[in-house]
Amino acid sequence: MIDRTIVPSTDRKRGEGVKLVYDILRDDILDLVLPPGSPIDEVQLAERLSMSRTPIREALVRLAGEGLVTALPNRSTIVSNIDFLNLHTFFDALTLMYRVTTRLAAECRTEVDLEIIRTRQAEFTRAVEAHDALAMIATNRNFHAAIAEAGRNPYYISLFGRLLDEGRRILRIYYSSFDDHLPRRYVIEHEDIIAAIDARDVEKADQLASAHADQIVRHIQEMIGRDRRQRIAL
Amino acid sequence: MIDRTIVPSTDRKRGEGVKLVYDILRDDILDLVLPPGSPIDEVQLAERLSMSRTPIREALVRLAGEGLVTALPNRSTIVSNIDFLNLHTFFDALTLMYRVTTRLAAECRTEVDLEIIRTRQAEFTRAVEAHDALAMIATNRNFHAAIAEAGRNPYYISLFGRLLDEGRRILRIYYSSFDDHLPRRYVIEHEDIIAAIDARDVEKADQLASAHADQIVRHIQEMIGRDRRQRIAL
DNA sequence: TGCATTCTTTGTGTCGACAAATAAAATACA
DNA sequence: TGTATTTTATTTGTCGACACAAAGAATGCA
Repeated sequence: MIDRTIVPSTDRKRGEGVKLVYDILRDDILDLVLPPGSPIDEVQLAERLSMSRTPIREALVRLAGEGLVTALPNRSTIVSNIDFLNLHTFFDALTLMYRVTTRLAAECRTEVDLEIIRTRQAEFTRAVEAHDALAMIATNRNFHAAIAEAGRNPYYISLFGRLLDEGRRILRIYYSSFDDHLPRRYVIEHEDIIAAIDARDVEKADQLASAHADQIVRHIQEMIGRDRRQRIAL
Repeated sequence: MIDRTIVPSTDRKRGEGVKLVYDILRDDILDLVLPPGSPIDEVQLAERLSMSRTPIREALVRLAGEGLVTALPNRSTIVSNIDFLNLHTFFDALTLMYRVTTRLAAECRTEVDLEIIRTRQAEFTRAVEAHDALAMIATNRNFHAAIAEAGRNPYYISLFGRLLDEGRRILRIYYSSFDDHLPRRYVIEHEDIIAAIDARDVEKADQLASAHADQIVRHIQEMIGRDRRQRIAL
């Protein structure tokens, strides 16, 4: 395993310890450096980061709240499994959040929002051109998160964030199978979505987000299973 | 303040302490026994429940993850405020979750699910007949949570639960203004929703849930402000 | 009297240590 | 030899204590 979590220098400011552990664990979980089912040893982590178990436990509790780890009582907490049997619930929720957040963005976006969204899209495009699958996954996530932010509904932002994270884990499993033409299609679809948001065309934004979601879901399902999403006629 | 959190007997089983604190705080927050902005003193709580600060901190971290409390760095954590300025985001998400969960319930419900839903509805009816506003708020929440459970989408269940909790706090503020005819209307609307779920009529369930949500939102807005929800044409 | 500075108080953030619980290893028994 | 029981080991859950940070009180100075 890549040991990019070497003991960082001592003397940390009060309150930064938790965030440090949280960020490290979160990244390792989402990048599958810590694959689902991996046990997380508190003492070991504490030693590696040269801190006590208290801040580590707090980070673990927070991660458990987001569903990224599962705490087994009196036994080591493990990285949460990906529930492949119920992936349709994930696809269903993801599609709905794609649509709702894009709609809201078309409704409320400011010029500043648009600028941020375009920046994220530029980063995504760069990752596609560089054929960097991992960067593509991460920048794609940030692009849609930025759209959600423009929609300004904290409930959707939070759920969508969780779903995008889970998607990052799932995509990470199949990142090697990313071929060229699909990502390029995504770039174009992103541009269309931006245009609809810019034009404040809510229905068009909805329709594009819906198609984009279908695209992604189909993409993932090509690699795994059958589409069992709820079909909502809009 | 009502001191219903008197020191419960000592010798607790290992691991039950956190759940105890969590449940007490959660209930007190949702019932507004602890109003928004109330500081939560860890030491004081620890003494009252005769336990150390560690399990209390864990409970607070979990509550913070759900947005029920806000942790101010190096200062006492406080009960989260209700964002009245952005209530429309709450109404928007609540309406969407009403619809989506009811749709899914109509699609996937088993006989056991229906039985549980009917039990919750009976409890709600009883609360209405007893003119017990607090019980009405709680049982109404449980009724809709049961429908979400029948839909079996963990993402919706979790977001909806959060929204219903927040709704419980908001309703609690105005519980004195609950008159007789509105709750009775709710009872009937609930019965209709159950019938649609029973008949597996997805579109009907959606339509009824939508109307029910509108009803509740209007009800709350009569007491506060103007409806600014996103209007999604279905 | 008004403002800046120092001191005190209050309460969190972190630590090291102990005890309970579970899993694994070792032992006893049929 | 296979199963049940005891022992050991590992790892969590909880505790009490200390140190740091911020808010408020007290003091000094103009």
